[in-house]
Amino acid sequence: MAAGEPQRNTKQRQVILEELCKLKSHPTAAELYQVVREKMPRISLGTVYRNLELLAKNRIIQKLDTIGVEARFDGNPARHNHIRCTDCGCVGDLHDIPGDFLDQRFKQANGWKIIGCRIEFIGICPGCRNIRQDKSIPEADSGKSQ
Amino acid sequence: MAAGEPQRNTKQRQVILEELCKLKSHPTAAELYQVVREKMPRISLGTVYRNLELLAKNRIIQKLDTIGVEARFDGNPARHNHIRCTDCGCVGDLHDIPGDFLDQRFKQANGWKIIGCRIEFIGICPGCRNIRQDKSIPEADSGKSQ
DNA sequence: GTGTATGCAAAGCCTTTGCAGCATG
DNA sequence: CATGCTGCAAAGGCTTTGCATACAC
Repeated sequence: MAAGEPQRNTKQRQVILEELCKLKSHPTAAELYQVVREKMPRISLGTVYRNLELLAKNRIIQKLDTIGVEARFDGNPARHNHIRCTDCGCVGDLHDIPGDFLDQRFKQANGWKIIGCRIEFIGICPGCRNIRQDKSIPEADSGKSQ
Repeated sequence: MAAGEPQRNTKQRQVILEELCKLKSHPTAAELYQVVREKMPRISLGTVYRNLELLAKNRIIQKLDTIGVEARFDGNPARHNHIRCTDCGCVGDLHDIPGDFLDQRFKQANGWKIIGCRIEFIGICPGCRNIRQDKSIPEADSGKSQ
């Protein structure tokens, strides 16, 4: 298959894309597999991986391969930033980052040609904030992740 | 072993830390294992993993677990940003990011409590820039990674 | 009908872990 | 000399891949 445009409009590919776009949770391949199986019980995990990879190559979806250990996928191919919860590991969106936050003086650094950047914010999601509040755990720093 | 301070100063731990600090390449565990084996042929990969994990927990080194697929390690525990080459996958340092680049209005977003962020710059390293120049490949966008 | 995509299962990686023996403090 | 650490090897978890079959075009 390699790169290139998707060749055929298979039912599997449709359902995978459809369910991914419906989800707001930036699921892992395995999570999406579970959801897709409800509509298509005989689909295989390998097919999910193959299609996610292909869709990402064609910029129809986005592969968040630098956030966390398992790859996560986003139905929105537009470049936006993400925030990961240090407590539960879930991933949220952050759209309103100013386009010029990256100062021009970093466009060139140590001989590298900078062509872009991705920010991973680290924080605590609303759900886990509630849990912490219930248990009176401070929010300052979870101690996890670097 | 869990977290906690390192308990004993083993030869293995010394050599692992020493070689990691010598390297500027942010090696993966396997790469560091190769280097360490030259000084200590009978060391096992498991020991390298265990020590890297322990040293990272004690903030003596830094685990770059969000950059790329394999975890990479940095002998410098100070928080600084990294840049990954889209061509060869190598990782470099970026120290001079302004501390206040993160605008205050992002400190709270959608109910999340933001406690930090890590930036992964994407670019082309000096070596690969030369290769591209030799082959007359433009630097605009490699097409890889998102 | 042709060739891509699928389902299934096995294999590939990276990483973690169990265990018995070793060596540090 | 007690026990944390090591080496070894096996297992775990995620992802990729080989192969025969099915299906989109």
